[in-house]
Amino acid sequence: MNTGFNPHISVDIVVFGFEDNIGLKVLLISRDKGEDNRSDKLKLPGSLIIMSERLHDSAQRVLLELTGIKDIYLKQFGVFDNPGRLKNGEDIQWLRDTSGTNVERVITLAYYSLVKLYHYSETELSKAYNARWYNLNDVPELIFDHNEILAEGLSTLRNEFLTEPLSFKLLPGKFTINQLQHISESILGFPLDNRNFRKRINKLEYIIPLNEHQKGVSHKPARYYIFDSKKFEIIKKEHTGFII
Amino acid sequence: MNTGFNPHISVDIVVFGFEDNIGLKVLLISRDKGEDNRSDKLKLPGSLIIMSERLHDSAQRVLLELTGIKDIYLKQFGVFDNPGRLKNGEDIQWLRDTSGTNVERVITLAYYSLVKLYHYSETELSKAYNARWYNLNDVPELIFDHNEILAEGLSTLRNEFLTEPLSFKLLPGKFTINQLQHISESILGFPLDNRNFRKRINKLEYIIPLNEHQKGVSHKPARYYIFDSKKFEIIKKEHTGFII
DNA sequence: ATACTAAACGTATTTTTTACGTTTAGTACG
DNA sequence: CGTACTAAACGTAAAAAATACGTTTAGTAT
Repeated sequence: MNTGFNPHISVDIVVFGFEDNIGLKVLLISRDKGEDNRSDKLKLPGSLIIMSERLHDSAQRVLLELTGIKDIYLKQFGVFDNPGRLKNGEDIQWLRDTSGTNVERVITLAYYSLVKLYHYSETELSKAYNARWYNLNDVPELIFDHNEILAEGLSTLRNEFLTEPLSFKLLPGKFTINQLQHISESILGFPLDNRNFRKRINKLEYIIPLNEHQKGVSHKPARYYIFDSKKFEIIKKEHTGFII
Repeated sequence: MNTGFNPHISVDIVVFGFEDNIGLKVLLISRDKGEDNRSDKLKLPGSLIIMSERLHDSAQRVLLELTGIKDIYLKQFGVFDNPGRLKNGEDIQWLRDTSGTNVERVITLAYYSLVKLYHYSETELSKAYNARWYNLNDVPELIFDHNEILAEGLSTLRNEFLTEPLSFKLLPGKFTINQLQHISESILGFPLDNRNFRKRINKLEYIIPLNEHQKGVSHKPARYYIFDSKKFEIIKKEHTGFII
């Protein structure tokens, strides 16, 4: 069994987090190790896969190494296979150097990931690669086709958000209805009516109100809710949508 | 530029067709060339990619070579990467022999495809590989993990069918409302009320009634309709669904 | 005690979805 | 030529879901 890198296949991960009152954030790392090398080009977390490694494991490995993030939601959403995608000569040379592999053409399997951002404050993220959270509007030019991958990841997130209960992967276990609304708004990109939103949520049997409220806030304290994933799965099986 | 096969990456395609009064069919080929070698194992159309080839092009190439099918709808839906997926020793040997490549681990990019079946009657399909349409219920054991790929392709089709106008890729340009309903039913797997179905369809501005009817049928002749894809795209942009 | 803040709530209207049975336009055949 | 047959075409009432919209409440701060 060969344990070197596979010179043809990589994974890249678009890691999303959500910060209340700010919105969606994405995790980027510096291409090069080094203390404050902030002039370095930025990239998505990713790596060539190891020869016998599964793609999902490879993505987990990368996230663990580069960010300490473990056991998180990962969804494969695309393949980027343009033979010219490693265009920039300098970028290619970097990849050859860091992988120790004579890379020519690499296809990458793209994943997106949702994490509870408050678990991974910057101080805990790997200093070695200057992993940092960026607002979606503040993302600079990235190496290779990583801007494109990020854009498609966002677009996939927006689509899958419409049919999958993804909010809860970004929120703490206990959350308020307004937090849920803010996530929905920032992913969808338009505002929602609060009264109707509450009604909608209250009808969902898998979002369960607790007898527990915010403390120490200088306004009426909000009730906390939890998401019951088992109930969701059961209910999901009973329904079948139909559009065309 | 290397034009040999990439020993790590392949494509496989689940080609669906629809036959009225029968249902969905899938295109399978014999593993080995040869006249009536019907005892051969069956497989999905697929191939290792050529070194510098794009995945989509590779899928098109395979379909053209094996079936004469050209310029069709192809949607990438998954990656199959289990290092043990080429389990059977005999199957691996076959792959090594036919590709002339010392294959060890291959990940495959899976596509599904929708074709107007009546365009590709069996006589036109490549005899060399015994390409044949199979009812979904009659699919035998296939090589490698191709049964699994087929199952996931079907599941993807069912999901995407709910939000994309896929029926029209399986139907002739001019179709009747009942044909449309039959496709819907056979993909969804449950019956629909004809009156409500008609109402629903008649409300869709991108499904356009013609002043043209069936001829020579021994019952009230049905009106033909066409799908206006441009109108569909315009209307799609104006709407945004929202579920959770 | 008063001011401030975000949370929580209800009703009327419109739109969409569902359930359900009869008539119609043609061909086949005696 | 008329009767039988077949699938196509159609409409209405009831139920459910989605929308629009303004006021009261529970706490903290001063």
